[in-house]
Amino acid sequence: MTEHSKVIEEYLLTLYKLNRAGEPAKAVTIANRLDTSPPTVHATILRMQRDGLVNVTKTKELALTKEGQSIAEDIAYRHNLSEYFLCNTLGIPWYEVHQHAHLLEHAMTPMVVEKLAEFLGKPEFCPHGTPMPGTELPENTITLMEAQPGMTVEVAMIGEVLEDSVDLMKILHEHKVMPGKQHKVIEKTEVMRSISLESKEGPSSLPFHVAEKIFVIEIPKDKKRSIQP
Amino acid sequence: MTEHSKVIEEYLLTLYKLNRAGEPAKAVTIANRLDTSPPTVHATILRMQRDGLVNVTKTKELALTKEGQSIAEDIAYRHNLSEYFLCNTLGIPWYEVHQHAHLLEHAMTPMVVEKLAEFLGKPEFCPHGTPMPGTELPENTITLMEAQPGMTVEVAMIGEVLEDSVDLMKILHEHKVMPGKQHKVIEKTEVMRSISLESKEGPSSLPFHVAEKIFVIEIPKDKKRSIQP
DNA sequence: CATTGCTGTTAGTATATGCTAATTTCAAAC
DNA sequence: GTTTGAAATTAGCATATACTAACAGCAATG
Repeated sequence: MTEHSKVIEEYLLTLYKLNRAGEPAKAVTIANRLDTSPPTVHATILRMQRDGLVNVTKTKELALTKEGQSIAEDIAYRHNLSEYFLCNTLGIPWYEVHQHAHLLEHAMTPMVVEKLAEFLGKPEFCPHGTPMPGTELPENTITLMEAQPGMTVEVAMIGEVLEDSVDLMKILHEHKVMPGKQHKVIEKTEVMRSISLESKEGPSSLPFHVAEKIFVIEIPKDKKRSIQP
Repeated sequence: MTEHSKVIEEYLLTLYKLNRAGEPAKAVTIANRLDTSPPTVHATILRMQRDGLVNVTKTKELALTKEGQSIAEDIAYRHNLSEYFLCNTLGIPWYEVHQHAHLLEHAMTPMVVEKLAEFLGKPEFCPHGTPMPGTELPENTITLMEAQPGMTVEVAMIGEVLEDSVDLMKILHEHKVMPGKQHKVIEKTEVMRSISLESKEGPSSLPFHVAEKIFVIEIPKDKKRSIQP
């Protein structure tokens, strides 16, 4: 498990996140996510193959090797741990920790990771609700898209793709669409391609493509707001 | 004040430390400190000149420009702040924080620096006693080499060059040669080229080349161990 | 003054990372 | 089945960072 460059770590983490989101891991996707030209991605993936980090299937899907997976989990852990620290210890707003953690995740030695985890009490979720590698979201988690009008749901996780846009995150924050908060689903409008919600803080409306990336848990009527008023 | 690569940041920090230690800043010195070949250093310095970070004098001395100095101070601050955090918050031994901070120093956004400094209470010295840029050691600080037999001294700072050797640092730790600790100077032996000390923890002996890099403050007889028993 | 030796510099390479432009490949759509 | 369009790939290039080998410059030393 040699040390890898920042660039390689980025690619590994991207592949890991695509896997977890159930999205096909192709070279183009990486190119889009990392805002890099396809030829550059191509060349980099060749090096990663050479170094035993990924395999390319006949259908051009990128699959992490055992080693690649292991390193990717490590990076994801460092990322989530950093976010937790920045948010809960330093008090940086949850909607902007991602960008700062993005740098830190590549600069932590194993000892720092260990000691930081201890200091933070071994958290299992980052401030966006993303579980640390090895931890899972509850079984009954659905996306906001799947929630039906009338349901009251508690936000469990803001999908990682959304974290890249601070502007969007800030809006979610303003409407309190954040882990632990409850919202009632009012309606899903096909025409507007958006879902309207209602919470203590007021109404809000989220476009489908955002709702698809927000994970929630249905709260039975009788338990509404018992935990997070 | 554009962002610079890790390599450039390393060079800037090295020049900054050489300046502060009063040592001549030549290309060879960087080559030795960073364990890099002279041609590589040469090429890198050309780029730094091109980018307005250093000037080269007729005597081949490297001088930081205003901008270079400013960035270097920033890096030094991030380094020292990281060390303080790793030592005082995470509990990583003071003698090995340097290597971990070495990575972190290049991965902190201004916001992280600001929030971390607040969280730590704006410390003015790192665990090795190095003052943050803008802070100075007391006027009456001398090197252990300059201390005379019979004097009782309190360690103020372990010179940064020494930090690179964890083995050496560990020995200093075992003999409690660390900031805040008092030692009595027993003798300076020219033949052995070493200085012998005596403290509560027992006797120790330091070679001249190490003693030169340890900064201390003389403690008047009547104040001995009044602060740090 | 000539030699020695450190320092700096040039030449020649190599690798990782990035780009644009052009071409190939292949599956999906007509 | 041929066309079409996205994805992959190749070609050609640029920059930062590294190296070794060879050479130049200059100061200290004999």
